[in-house]
Amino acid sequence: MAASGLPSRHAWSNAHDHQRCIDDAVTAAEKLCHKRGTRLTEIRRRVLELVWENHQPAGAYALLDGLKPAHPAAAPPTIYRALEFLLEHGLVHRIQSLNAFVGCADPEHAHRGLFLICDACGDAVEIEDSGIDRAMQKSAARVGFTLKSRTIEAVGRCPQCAAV
Amino acid sequence: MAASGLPSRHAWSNAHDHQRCIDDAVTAAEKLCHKRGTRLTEIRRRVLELVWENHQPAGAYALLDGLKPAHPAAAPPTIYRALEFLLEHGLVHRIQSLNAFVGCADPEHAHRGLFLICDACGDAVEIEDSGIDRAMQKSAARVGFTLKSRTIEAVGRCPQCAAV
DNA sequence: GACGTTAATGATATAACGTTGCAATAGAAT
DNA sequence: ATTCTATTGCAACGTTATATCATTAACGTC
Repeated sequence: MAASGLPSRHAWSNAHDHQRCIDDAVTAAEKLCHKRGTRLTEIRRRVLELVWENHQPAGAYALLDGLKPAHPAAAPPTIYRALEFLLEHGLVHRIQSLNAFVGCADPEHAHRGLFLICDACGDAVEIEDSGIDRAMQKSAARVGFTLKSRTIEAVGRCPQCAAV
Repeated sequence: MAASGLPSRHAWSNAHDHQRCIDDAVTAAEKLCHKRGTRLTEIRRRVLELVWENHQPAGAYALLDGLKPAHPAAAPPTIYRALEFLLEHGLVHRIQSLNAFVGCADPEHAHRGLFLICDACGDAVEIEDSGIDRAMQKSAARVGFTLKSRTIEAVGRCPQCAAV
């Protein structure tokens, strides 16, 4: 699969057409919302698009700036409400260590991703690993702790940046 | 070991005398700084004490308030500089999901802790688990990612709070 | 169509978290 | 004593996140 001409940043997991990627995410979100009887409003849809516009986690105020052209009245609560909704439905993930957000490619399934964040290009990629899950479950059980949710984020170097 | 009379909060891992706990941490820190040729200044020592004063992660501004009586001139940079130093030397950990800090009982050794945060009492406990480390290393290697550092934080219910 | 209900948004303010730059000063080294 | 460096004081700023309350949009019901 040839690397397409993405504008100065790369998605190192598997690169396909970017606009299509966004559209797919939005379409999936629409379906999901319909199924759940919630609404993917203008603002929410736009924020979701913005989050997907690159693989680098986007901060709340960057998203706000992106939203303003179409919604001049947008203010901090606007963005936080939209993000709250998207988070609730698993459409985006929050990167705790960056106070930033990325799109989730698989909102229906397992919210137990693990993020690999490249300290060179800033891209964040979500991967799944049931082994880590099991290990954590075990660790927690050993001390009598009941797990509800978890955050796993790693910083390092992605293959592309490591190669340079 | 009988549970001692801690003031309204509990350390659920293993409870021993609290003041002693703080003193031990400070003594260890002094030794470590001497060994490394750095200085555990008044401010840094005091911040370390404050961090250790309870098991609930302390926010930067809470620490600042605690520092002010002894250092009225203390301002945000004061606390962040002290925390930066303490983090650098592994004397405290940062809880990313809370923007808060906890003391590290074992500054010399492995900074690969995993935090279990109780959503009822707020206590955070650090545990070690080489299994999780291995699983992460493996996961990252599979996609060609070079790991540098990581954050693992779980929210759930501690044994004490679960029992109630 | 009028009404009530619920969810979403607009608007303003402010709390909380974190950073930057520079001048002043205290400690250690010679 | 003098110099050097690390640390601190101070002020302003930037970013992230909530609170509050008024207003409007969407939807079902009669």
